Amino acid sequence: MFDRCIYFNTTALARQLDRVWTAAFAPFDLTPPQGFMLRAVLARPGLLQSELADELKIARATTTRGLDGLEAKGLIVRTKSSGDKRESLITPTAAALEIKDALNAASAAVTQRLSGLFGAEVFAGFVDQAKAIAAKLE
Amino acid sequence: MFDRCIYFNTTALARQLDRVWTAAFAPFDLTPPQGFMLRAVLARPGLLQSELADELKIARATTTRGLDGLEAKGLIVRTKSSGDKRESLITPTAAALEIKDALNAASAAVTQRLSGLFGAEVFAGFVDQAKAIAAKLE
DNA sequence: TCATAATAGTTGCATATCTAACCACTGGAG
DNA sequence: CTCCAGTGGTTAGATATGCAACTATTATGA
Repeated sequence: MFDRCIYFNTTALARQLDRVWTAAFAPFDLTPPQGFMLRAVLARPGLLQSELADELKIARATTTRGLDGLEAKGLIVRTKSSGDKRESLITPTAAALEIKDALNAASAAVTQRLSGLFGAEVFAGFVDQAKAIAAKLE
Repeated sequence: MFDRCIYFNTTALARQLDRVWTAAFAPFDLTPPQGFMLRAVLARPGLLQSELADELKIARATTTRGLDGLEAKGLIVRTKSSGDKRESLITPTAAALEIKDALNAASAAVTQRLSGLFGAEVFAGFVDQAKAIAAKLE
């Protein structure tokens, strides 16, 4: 019915991809948003919370809640910046470091599988276009 | 950081598109999911609730909640099927019919604008690919 | 015919997301 | 130095979404 609508088809695809990554991250007891947030923290320990929000392209408020969840699971810690007392530095805990490689591998495996399913070129082209369109909308 | 990830880039794009359609539907006091649900009901009055869920590619439970909202706004009515008493037929109210054309036009205008922004071919190609990828994931 | 399986819709619970409003702190402009 | 604007983070309130479990109804099959 909304065959030609970018909104409809993109959000529908996003929901389906969410299911795929939900399965991939289930062994770690992490939802996709939690998994990606943790991966970002693991990739760049010591990030400011606002930088994390930028990196993940989510609102600052959403970052607060996401980190609350990871903190409750003992996967990250917030440290008040010694300089600017408003800022929080986010660092992964030992428990997070332990699953780092497996988590990244799980995500890479899904990417690999989908890339094969659609054809590597089509897959990469689609992702590039999604990025390009998002950039133009900013 | 997740430059090559279809999950990350698709969900991020979906959030941005949500903002665009939020603005487009704001004059009607409808959110994007509400607007699309109403458009589906307007396009095919008398649809069963489960058919509506399929059409919109959302869970039945989500359809229930969405229709609750539209019903509260006086835009749709549920009628128990005379045959199978489990079923509900969804029909738009007169108030909904009044905004039908303007609502469709508002969405078409956004589509038009974005299509121009990215180039009509790129735009259509992207939407087709999103649909094709979603179909393969089913 | 009657027990059981399947289906339509709802409800409960959990998560993610946003905007707006707020607090605490920082940094300039007078 | 002081006030005021800006910034980092949090909180409040709203919406959307899913899965799982439930109710009511219908269909099947022994």
